[in-house]
Amino acid sequence: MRARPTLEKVAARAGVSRATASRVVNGSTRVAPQIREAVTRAVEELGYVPNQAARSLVTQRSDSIALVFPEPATRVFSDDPTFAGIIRGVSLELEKADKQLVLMLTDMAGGYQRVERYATNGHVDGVVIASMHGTDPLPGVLARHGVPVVCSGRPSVPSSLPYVDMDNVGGARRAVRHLVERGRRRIAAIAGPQDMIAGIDRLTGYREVLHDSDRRSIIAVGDFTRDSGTAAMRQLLADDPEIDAVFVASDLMALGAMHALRQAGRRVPDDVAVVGFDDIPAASYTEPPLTTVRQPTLEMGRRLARMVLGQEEGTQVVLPTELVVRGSTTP
Amino acid sequence: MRARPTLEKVAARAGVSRATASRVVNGSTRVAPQIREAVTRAVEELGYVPNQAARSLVTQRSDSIALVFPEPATRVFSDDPTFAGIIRGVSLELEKADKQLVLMLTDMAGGYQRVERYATNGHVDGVVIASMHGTDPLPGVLARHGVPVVCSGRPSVPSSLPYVDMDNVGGARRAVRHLVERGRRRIAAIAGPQDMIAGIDRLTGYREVLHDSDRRSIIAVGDFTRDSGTAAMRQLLADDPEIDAVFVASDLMALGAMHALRQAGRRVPDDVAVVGFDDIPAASYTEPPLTTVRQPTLEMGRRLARMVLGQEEGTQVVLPTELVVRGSTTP
DNA sequence: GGGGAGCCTGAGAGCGCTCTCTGGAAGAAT
DNA sequence: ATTCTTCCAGAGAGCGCTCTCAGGCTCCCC
Repeated sequence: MRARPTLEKVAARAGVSRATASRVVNGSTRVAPQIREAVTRAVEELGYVPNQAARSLVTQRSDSIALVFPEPATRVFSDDPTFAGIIRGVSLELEKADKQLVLMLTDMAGGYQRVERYATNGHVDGVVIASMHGTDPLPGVLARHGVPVVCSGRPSVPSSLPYVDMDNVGGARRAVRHLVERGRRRIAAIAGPQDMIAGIDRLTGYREVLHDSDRRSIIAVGDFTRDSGTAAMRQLLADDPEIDAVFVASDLMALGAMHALRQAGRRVPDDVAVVGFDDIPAASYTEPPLTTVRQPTLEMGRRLARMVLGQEEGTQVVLPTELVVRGSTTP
Repeated sequence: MRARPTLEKVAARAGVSRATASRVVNGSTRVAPQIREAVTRAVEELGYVPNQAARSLVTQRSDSIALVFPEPATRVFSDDPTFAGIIRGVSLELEKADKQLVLMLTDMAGGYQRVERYATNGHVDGVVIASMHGTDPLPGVLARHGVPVVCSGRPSVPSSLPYVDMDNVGGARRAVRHLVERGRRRIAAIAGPQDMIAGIDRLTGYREVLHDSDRRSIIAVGDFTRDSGTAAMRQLLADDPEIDAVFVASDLMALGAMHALRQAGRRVPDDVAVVGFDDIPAASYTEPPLTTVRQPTLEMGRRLARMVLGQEEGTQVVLPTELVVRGSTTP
């Protein structure tokens, strides 16, 4: 492990001052060509890489961005590819901008203060919050401290904070409209938690289409887990045995619902059609494969990153979702 | 956005020198109690948090650890909870040590140089590599530069590099022995890629048990994806219709295999028993639920972190795996 | 009572870098 | 020829912190 060369060394080798070497390294145009070249050569010969700490100290920038996942979210990490997509998207975009990605998985309790302190003290140039709960106080706190913040998901209370959201309402509408178009009469819904914007919006989409098509809504609420989907489906069947379709606000719950249907002796899609939401990998492995709504998670990550870097125009972005039709709604 | 207080401010408020304030902040014991308390109070009143850049500049430490995922791995990110577990484990342990987690998703091409430069230039105090390929050159390069490195998974070429591995051989043996104990006679295997240590070891375990129980092995090779599992199962059935059990080197492939079995009209477990490996969430959702081998991914992450921080004794750790018996092997 | 020994505290030197400010050279304008 | 402008390089201050070193104090022992 040889000692790392400093800018001083580079300057000496190139026969210029440290200031000039710095100018070249940072790409200033106001340097004579031959001097620029001499410095560039010295940099390469010495294998010089700027010391980030020293640079941060004077520029007050850290060249890194925090990506914050509330702990509850990380628990479903493994089940939910949304997060993986976001991480990849953010990573891709940060890499392009030569920024570092600092990942913070926090519990709501102590972790939040840690994030807050860390972020408000200039350790990062911005924060991307992958919070699914719209009432999260963290974004507001950070914004008040002047830290650039972007949220994934629209806050449930209207605010001026920048966010990137999926078109949950639109996706739900398309899904339910699909069921209507397939000739289903009695379309139930298994909703997600109503304290999450995704849960609320998806239910809204369902309600709107049902209202437009003069159908009565029949709803059970789950918490996005598979088991809650099973329970909700059982309840729906008990409430109304005539159900011939169900819109489920998450694929995981949809898997549970299909399980309940199978146990109840209903065939999918013949007796009951099922639509999910998320397009998790498992959705294409079920029998029959699950019709669902795909979300552009990678794109979401990219936009989040670009917004927090200030490269994006708008501050409130809604990305389109897409219906993926599979066997659970078509014979 | 108020200006952040500096150590100087804290010292002034506490009526001591900057050096003493620093000592208190860094927990030196050689400070008089009342002075310590005065400084502590000043720190709290001012909401002081040390400037990491300034600290790094003089200590030559960064207090952050890089977690590197080769890009191919991140593609299966969403399917494979192994990575989620590792991330969580690493995060947990780093948080405890007050270190930051810098996540780097890299492609083999340009990304590697980026990681190498970044890590060899003191930006991080250590690197955890979640590489699944044992022949990865990165660990060796970093180690040669004096950067602490730990790999997840044993390198396929023997080396002195520290690693944390799962007991793949042991897990496979237990799985296959379970099939033997259930009275299965003709036990096939769907192996993973033979350029990955996990693929190799799991096959080894299968071979050992089959050899010990005087059975003939019958093997097809997949690439850990679901589709490859389907294809492999079809081939196995074609090769030997008498198969009454199959050990599959990954759950994803096992899902594919079960799909193929169903299509071929074989009942699981009555006609053919199936054991997978990994215990992904979907494994408990199949019908019947999949018997599989669980890996302590969270623990793996923790150990990786502690090893790279130098908190761990051993340098080559193998964690135990556990057979989870479900319906795919028992009626 | 004098001299060590021991323990705290403060002064100050940098860590490596950026950035302002100054100076000097060269070219343009008078 | 003189002054003004323009442009580029260097000097130097400091970002906020840690850590060595030295000084001063107290306490103990002879």
